[in-house]
Amino acid sequence: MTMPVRRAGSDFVAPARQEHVRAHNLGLLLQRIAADATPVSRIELARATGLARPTISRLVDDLLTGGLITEVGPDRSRSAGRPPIGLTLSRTGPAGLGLDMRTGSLTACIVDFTGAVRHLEFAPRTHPVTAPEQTIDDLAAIAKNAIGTAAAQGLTVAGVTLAVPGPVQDRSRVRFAPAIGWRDFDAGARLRAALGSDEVAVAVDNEAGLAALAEWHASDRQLRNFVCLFGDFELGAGIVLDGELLRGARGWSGELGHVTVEPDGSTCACGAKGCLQEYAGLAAILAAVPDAEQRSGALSHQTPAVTIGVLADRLPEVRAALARAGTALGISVGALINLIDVDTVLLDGSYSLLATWLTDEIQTQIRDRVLTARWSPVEVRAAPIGPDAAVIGAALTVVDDVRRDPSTWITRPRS
Amino acid sequence: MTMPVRRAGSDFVAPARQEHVRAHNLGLLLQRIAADATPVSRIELARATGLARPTISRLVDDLLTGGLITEVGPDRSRSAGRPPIGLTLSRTGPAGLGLDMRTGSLTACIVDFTGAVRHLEFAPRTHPVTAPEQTIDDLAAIAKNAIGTAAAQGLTVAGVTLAVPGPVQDRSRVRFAPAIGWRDFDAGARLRAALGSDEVAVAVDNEAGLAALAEWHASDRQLRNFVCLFGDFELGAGIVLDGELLRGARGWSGELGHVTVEPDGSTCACGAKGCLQEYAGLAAILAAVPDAEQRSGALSHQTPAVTIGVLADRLPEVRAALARAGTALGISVGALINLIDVDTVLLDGSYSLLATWLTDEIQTQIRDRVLTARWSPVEVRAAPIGPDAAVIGAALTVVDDVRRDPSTWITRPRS
DNA sequence: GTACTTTGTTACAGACTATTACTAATCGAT
DNA sequence: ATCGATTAGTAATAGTCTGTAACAAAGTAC
Repeated sequence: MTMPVRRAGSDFVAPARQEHVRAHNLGLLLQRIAADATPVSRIELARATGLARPTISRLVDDLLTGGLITEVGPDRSRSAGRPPIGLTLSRTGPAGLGLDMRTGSLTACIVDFTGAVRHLEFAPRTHPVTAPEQTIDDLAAIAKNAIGTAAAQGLTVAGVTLAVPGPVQDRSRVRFAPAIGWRDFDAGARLRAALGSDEVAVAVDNEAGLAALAEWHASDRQLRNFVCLFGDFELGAGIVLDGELLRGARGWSGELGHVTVEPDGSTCACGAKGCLQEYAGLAAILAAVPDAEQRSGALSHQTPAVTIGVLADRLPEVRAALARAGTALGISVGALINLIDVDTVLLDGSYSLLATWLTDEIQTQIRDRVLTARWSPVEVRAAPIGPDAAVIGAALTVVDDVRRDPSTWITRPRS
Repeated sequence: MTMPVRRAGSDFVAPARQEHVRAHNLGLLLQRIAADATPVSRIELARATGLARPTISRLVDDLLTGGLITEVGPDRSRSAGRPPIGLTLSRTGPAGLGLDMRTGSLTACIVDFTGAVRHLEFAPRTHPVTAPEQTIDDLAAIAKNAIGTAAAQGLTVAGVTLAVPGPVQDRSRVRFAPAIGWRDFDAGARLRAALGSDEVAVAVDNEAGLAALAEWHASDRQLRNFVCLFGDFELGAGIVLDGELLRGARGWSGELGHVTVEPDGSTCACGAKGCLQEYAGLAAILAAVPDAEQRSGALSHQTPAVTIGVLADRLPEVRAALARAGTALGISVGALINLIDVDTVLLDGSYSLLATWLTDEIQTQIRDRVLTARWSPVEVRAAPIGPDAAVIGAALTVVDDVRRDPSTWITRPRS
């Protein structure tokens, strides 16, 4: 049994101290309490974790005084003996704030410590998508407002995470986001400066990975190995292996949209030929919608994915474009599964709204092209959350960090 | 700082006890001692790990009595003060035995605790490649002989690992190996039975991952994120992220050979169309060699890769086939890097012998197709070890397991 | 009300590491 | 050659964890 205590991004492996045992066990308990929807008693925790009952009591005391969990009155409906005291995550524990930008709007989301969404807000854009500084400043204004709203509900925001459609370095610098034209922009630094306060931790991350985190929580952490396809005009994949987000060497894994489907296909915005983006990106599918339809009436106020969904029922050329997209997605996701071996594919973001027209084609390609698919089938389905998954996931990262290592949040009083 | 104590393949997260602190620190020390080629003193370990000097002394005592490390006489060439006592890995510590099968031969390899290859043996095949039972029995005979050879050198073999060209379940059952026609055969069980003894741990693993492990050791664990292309008639990829082999949900990641290159390409042995295998597999390249050359003379006794290498200098059609292979490899590896983000590509196995004709094409495709390649270049080069990497890696897994968690090997006497 | 049963806590022992003070072994100047 | 300076390694003891065993608390069943 190993105990790798690593600092991310460094080959420095830290020594273990006794306090790390406690830190680990605190996290273990908290994860366990979070896992069950119903309150858990100390003795159930002891049985589930294998720790001794007195140890559980001591750890639980720390979590209680730290405000991370709450006792719920004794449950009297048992058979004999002293009734157990239930423990649940505290609704007033540290909350997370997620930020997100879409083609038409800026989004903020507040999630409390139980993982429940307490606030979800859409603000219209006042600047073009291609203006990074102004966009971040607007987001910071929304964030400040959201933090106020949270305070009014008795919540303390412990951190802010911004979702971005492209690879992010060191959870701060946006390297390249073709869909919005950002290139090498330190969104984290700008956001930190705009927020002013040093109270909250600021992070920036790829939206697909964040969406995967949200869907993982939505599944009550039952999904352990899956890939989450997220995006609208930029397609990315959030890969979760053994309950852990796969970040890659430098943090920019999951660029599914730029996997080659046809080596000699059309040229993508990234410069390469035949990227998945060119077949399954929202822009590629929209290109099949006749101009007359695009300009006409009520649909133009909907998001592109909804427009496509409505038109697919009516126009065969839209259905054909969706079939092409599905095939291309299937080929690329097949490559991903051959390489990384996950057992579930979630269609998220805009693709969750188009799942009806996509799943069959993707399923077929996977069945044909994945070596191991014949004896271990891969499940393909729409993600339960959908387009809001990235903001929610962004907010959840904050909560998740505290849950994984509560010792950083709890400042235990010395006796 | 988290301390994830997990059992692989299960969502059970174990509680931490004090003994795990020691186990972790023992591993930490051993890794540190292994990292430096020159002997390390206790005080250097203290500085490097951050542990207190007395703690180091106690841990080192355990490693010494466990026979994992050795003291080398004081180094007198220092300036002032008591000279430090050097510590190195013990050459007589637990050794590993690797087994491997190739088209023409069966291979065994013994590696001592320092990672040095002490024995490498090639035996001709006496049965067709497609006969799993006989092949395993032959390998067991070779293994027994090798264990004897090791004993004669004063080495104790702690475990045996068999390298297999295909996905392996639970480190024992071969699910599907197209190149040799094996399907759903529990090689681990057969090998355990044939070896008789319960003394040695038996494991079966994918050859590409094992090769990656060997190359990782050969780089003195300097490579932290890379992919290792390995194979001859079956191509696989061993993916290492942050110094850890990526195994995937069920253990069968890295099936690069069956990633789609041309959606409508020729049909592969696996049933799919346009697999990389069909362009870059050794069989595909060999198909370009004229029949006359294949039958003629001295070359036929060489391995296929050597044959191709020799003919490439003479025949343009062979060079063309290699160029095609390189392009296809570049496209597939590009997909891998877009998805997983590694910074180095090693051409191993047969491909290490053909690197001269492949690297440029692969490099070009990666530069064109990987989104992040423009600001963070990917290195492509021949792997230092080559075709023997899988057997050596197989033997190294045994040593590596003990090195990562020496506490299981050391049975510390109670005071 | 008494016995029984189950939950949670207190008191003390065992297993670690850190701190502090010590011993060991060498160099260099006198 | 001897004494100090310097560096390496080791006891002795304290602090921080968890585990074990005994105990207190709070119910049900009769």
